[in-house]
Amino acid sequence: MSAALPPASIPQEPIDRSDLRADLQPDLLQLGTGEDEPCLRADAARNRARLLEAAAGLVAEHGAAGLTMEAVAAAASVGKGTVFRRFGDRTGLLLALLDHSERKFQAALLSGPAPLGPGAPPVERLHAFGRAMLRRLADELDLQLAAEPGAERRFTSAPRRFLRGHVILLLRQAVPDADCELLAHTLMGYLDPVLVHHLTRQCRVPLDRLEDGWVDLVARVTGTEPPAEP
Amino acid sequence: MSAALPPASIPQEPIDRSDLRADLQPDLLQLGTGEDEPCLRADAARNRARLLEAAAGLVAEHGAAGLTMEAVAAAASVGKGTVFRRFGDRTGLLLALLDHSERKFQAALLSGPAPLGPGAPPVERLHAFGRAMLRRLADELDLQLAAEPGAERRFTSAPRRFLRGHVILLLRQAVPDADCELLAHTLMGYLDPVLVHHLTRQCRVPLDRLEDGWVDLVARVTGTEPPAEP
DNA sequence: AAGTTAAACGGACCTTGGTCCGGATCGCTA
DNA sequence: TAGCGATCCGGACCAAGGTCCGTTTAACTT
Repeated sequence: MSAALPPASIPQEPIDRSDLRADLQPDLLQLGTGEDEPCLRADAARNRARLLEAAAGLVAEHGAAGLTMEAVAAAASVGKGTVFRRFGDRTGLLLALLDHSERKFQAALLSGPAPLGPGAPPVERLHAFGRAMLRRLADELDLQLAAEPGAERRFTSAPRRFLRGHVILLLRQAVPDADCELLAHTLMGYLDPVLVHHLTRQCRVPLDRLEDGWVDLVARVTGTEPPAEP
Repeated sequence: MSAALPPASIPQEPIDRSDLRADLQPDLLQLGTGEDEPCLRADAARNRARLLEAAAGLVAEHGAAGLTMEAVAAAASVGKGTVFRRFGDRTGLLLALLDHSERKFQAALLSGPAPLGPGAPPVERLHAFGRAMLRRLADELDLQLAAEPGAERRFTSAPRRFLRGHVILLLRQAVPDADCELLAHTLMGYLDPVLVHHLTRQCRVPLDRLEDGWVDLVARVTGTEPPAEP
């Protein structure tokens, strides 16, 4: 159905991790690292835990949007520099806060039950993926929004790269002769937390409509018939 | 080809313009306002011009990314408060800098020659639209990037709304029984300056491939055959 | 021409993310 | 347990966007 584009893969800009604490990009694909820190000095690990706890508390209290780094530092009885050394920047801290949910979701994709996990046909998995993403975004929306990286890292943060990679894999199976990298960017754009926030919160679009929109989009992009609606 | 979704339009969040200078959102669709300011006091108009000139100079010198509001104020021999009163915020200033190009593009869409302007079938106009957008982004990329609004306004700035509205109109003609608002968001996502920057600058994807990707995407979304490649 | 008022001005001030480096700590080794 | 180097800590410091409010001035009225 499409022009036979060479599915040459897009060279991912080599992220220079030289100046980042291992902590910040636990693993490019977050696989294998059973737990967090491989080796942190005792005091560092203790402070890290206290910071996360303090941050979680402040988020629960004032909302993720109102979280300031100084407040976190103060609440953890720690210097501001410590927060930044550990998490790099504000986004890094928020990302760490989301890490648990993130890993759970990734696990569901990699080894959970079909159709989200392996075992179902790729198009079906795409449908399930989008629906799951939308629902997950609907919860956590505040946090996801606050964790939105600045323009530079919007497409290079570890979680985003993983999710995009997942979509690329499924698309390669579903539409082998398309430019799956670009198509994946398009699909992921639909699942952008900022867009979902805009539509659901500012425009009052019900989540159901977003899910239907996703299913329809996947059907169009893959050239398949949309599944019958229940 | 798609489930018959009710094309109920998405209620655009009523932008409260109460606290914004008319200047900032010259017109929701930027139609009709022959020139800029309807009524600015003489000194205000003079300062506005000086600020834009100064800003343009600084951008040419240090790049759009390095533009600071204080520098602009100083270069125009004006107080910092004046810059903010006139343009609202940094983004507003950058947007004003892009205003000329923006209007030209809008004019081309509304009354220029086909297929960009009216007269061609909608799918063909969509193809032309994306290609033109991509090329325009490729120039101006620095400015477009610097003018990227914060997360809140990413989908509500006047230029974006106009362009999205244009796409919605074309989609309504091309695929009347689809959820065109959501589809338009998807298509516009492909034309996001930040994405284009990521792909072209960070991943070294050639512009041609992006254009091919757009054409293919439009074909898939509208369920049409991709046009023959020259 | 003087008076009046709404608008514009300017720069001090605040906030917050992010940096820096001298000093304190940890954990290892002898 | 004393010594030592690598690691970590902390808070002063910086930059830059954005706000505030007392003062100035353009433009209209009489």
